[in-house]
Amino acid sequence: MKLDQKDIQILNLLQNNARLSNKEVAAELDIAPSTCHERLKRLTREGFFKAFNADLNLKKLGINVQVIVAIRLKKHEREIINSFIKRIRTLKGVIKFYHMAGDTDFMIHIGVKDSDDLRSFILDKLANFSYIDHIETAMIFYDECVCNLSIFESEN
Amino acid sequence: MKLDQKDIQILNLLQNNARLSNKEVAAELDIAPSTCHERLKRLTREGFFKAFNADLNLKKLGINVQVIVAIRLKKHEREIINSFIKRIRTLKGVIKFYHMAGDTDFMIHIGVKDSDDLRSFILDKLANFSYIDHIETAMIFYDECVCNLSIFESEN
DNA sequence: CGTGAAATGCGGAGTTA
DNA sequence: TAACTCCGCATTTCACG
Repeated sequence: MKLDQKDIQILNLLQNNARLSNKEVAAELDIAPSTCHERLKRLTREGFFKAFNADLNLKKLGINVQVIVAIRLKKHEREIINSFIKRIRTLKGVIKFYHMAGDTDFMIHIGVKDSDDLRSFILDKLANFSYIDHIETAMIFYDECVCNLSIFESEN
Repeated sequence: MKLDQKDIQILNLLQNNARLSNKEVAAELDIAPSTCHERLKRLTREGFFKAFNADLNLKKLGINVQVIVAIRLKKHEREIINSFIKRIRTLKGVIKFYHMAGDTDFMIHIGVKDSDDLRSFILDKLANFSYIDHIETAMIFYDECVCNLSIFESEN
C-alpha cells in the first residue's frame, strides 16, 4: 500500500499523541474530518499500528527502580527462545524487552518498587529459567521515548 | 493522591489500548460513563499519564533495521550529559533512549532503513559528538512492549 | 440525564489517466 | 469510463457538565 504525505502526517501525529480525536487530527492536517476518518480507518485496517500505549508516570505509581536486565542463554534454539519470551510476558514488572543478536540474547526493561523487589524479580522469577547462562543488571537513571523516525524527515 | 482499584483498572486498560473511548473504558469497569469520565479526567489532571504513544509497524514503513547503540562518554558532568541528551532528541531514527548507571552511559534504540543508514547514523550523526569514548552496536531481532506493571498484580 | 459535539457512513463533485 | 480522493451532509453515538 502506498502512503502519501497526509498518511505520514497522521502516523506522525498519533505516534506522539495517540489519544487525539479524529477531529483534532483532521484540523491539524487541514482536511475534513470525514476524509481523515477514512484514512485513519484504512491505516488501522492495513496494520500500520501495532498498539496504542499510555506511557504512565511510574514514580507516581510507586515504581522507583528501573533497570535493564541483560541475559545470555545457554542455547539458542528457536523453541527455547520462544518459551523464554512467553515467560517474560508473564513476569510482573516487565515494561519492554528486546531479543538481540550478539553476546546478550535479551535485554529486559523492568520497573519495580524497590531493590527488594528487584532482587526477588531476578532471583525468584528470572533465574529459575533453566537455560539462563548469565544475568547482568544495570540501573536506568532516565529513559525517554523519542519516536523520531526517519520517514518523517520531510516535515522539518 | 490515593488510587483505588477502579483507577488502577483505568490505567491498566489505557496502558495497552490508549485509544479506547471513555465509554469503552466505562463498560469494561462496569461503571457509568460519567463516573469513568471524571476519574479519567482526574488521573490526567494529576499527571498519571506521561504520554500516549502509537506503536507503529516499522516494517511497513520501510524501517527494516533496528539496533541498540551502547555509548560510553569520556566525562560524566551533568552539562555534558544534558547536551548529549539534547543531541539524541534531534537525531532522526531514534526511537527510545536510556541513560544508564554503570559501564554504558547511554543505550539508544534506533530504527533505520538499511545498513547504509545505520552506518551513516553512527559515523555521521553520532560519532562527531566530541565526548564519546566508545560505541557498541547490537542488532535487535525483535522487541515488544509488555507493560506488565506490578501494581496491576491483583487483577490476575 | 440532557445538550452539544464528535464519530461514522454515504452520495456526489472534482481530478486524472 | 474507471479509479481516486475529498467534502458536505445526515444519522448515530458519545463526551461532559
